[in-house]
Amino acid sequence: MGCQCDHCGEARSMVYCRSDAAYLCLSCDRLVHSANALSKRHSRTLVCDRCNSQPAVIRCMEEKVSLCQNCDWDGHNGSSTHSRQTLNCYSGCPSAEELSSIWSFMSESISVIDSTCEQGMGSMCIADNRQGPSTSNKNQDLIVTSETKCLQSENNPNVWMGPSSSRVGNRPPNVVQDAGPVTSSSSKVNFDLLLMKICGEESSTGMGNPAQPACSNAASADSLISCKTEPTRYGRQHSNISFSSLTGESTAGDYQDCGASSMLLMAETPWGSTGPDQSSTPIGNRSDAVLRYKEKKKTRKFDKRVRYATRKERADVRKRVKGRFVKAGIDIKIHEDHLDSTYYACISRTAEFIHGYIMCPRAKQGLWILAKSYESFRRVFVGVVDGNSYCKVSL
DNA sequence: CGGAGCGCCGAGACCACAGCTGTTA
DNA sequence: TATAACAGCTGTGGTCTCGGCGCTC
Repeated sequence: MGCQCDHCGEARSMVYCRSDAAYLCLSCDRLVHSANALSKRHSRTLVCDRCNSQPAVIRCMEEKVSLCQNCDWDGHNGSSTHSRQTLNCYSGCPSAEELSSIWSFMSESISVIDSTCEQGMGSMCIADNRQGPSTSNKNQDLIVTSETKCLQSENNPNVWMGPSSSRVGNRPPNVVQDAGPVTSSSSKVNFDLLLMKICGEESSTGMGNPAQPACSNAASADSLISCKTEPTRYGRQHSNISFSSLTGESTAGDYQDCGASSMLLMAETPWGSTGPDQSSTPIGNRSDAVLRYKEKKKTRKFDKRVRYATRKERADVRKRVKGRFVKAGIDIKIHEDHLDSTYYACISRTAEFIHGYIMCPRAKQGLWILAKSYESFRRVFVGVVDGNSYCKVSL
């Protein structure tokens, strides 16, 4: 998985787009994500050169490979002195130069990839020079976010010589491999992924696409609750890895759910504001926060789980009057093809045709209908045939 | 300041019925 | 002991009802 480009199917995939759940070569990446403004927002990252399935977060400058955290750990065993560069995810339609500016090794990679890309857009560097964003609007077209700040050293934010003291013996769980921007709305799904990763449930629920990167924004309330009592195999609790990824979109409701004091949540601190936009109108911010909290609370679904999907399907289509279920109208389907010159009708899904009779197996619904001819059938149900082989009667 | 009236909101009830579960023959 | 038949229970969603709460007069 992840070797061939999902779009052209020919070139080797280099980029993983989480929004599209697609592995793309660089040409197709640019082609696909230049389609419209929405697609430009998709956050992409390089694919691990070793497993070809996880988003790469580290570039080993010595081996010249991009690695996910698992492969980085396996390959370097947490003790390598290889020079490594953290990999940022990006969005927009970066040109080859811009990619090179993001990833210094990219220039050499592009030259290799160019020979394999056969799409109409061809190599990125050619098309980019002509159509790429100008320097004036470069920032609008290219957004680069760093998701691996925890691995960056202070002196050089992009290169670090592992292992750091805090990292030795603390293998980063693979669940922190995230390549996308954090949104609070997706936290539940992310938590499911998190659980699958932890418990080793690979695709038992259909969501276990191993290629789907788990998300670091598992710092949602759900994940926090779960992580309280579930230490990892490396002796750290998951809350350590995810708590730092709380974003500005998190609202008071999130915190309340995880048991934190609501005093913290309203961004009210007795010693003053902590953020730049809290200095002007703290009361307004509070009311805004309350409004956001209420709005989110209104739209939230409290772990409503449907245990029986079949019952839900039936309930969805069942007739109601003022919200209450009502007895289903007797819909009779007249089969105009006859059997031994006997017309018959089907009543309900469970009806059976037995020796020229229509029989409903349940006694409460039991109806026997016999018509020796279509005319006699119509006499039984006077004026109910609508001419389209369906009729509705009240018995 | 306390009570009445009003609106808003959340919890629970209600409905039919397929399917499950437990009991009995 | 195994099987079939039967009765009772469960759960499903949209709407309504009711009680609690806050606000205004």
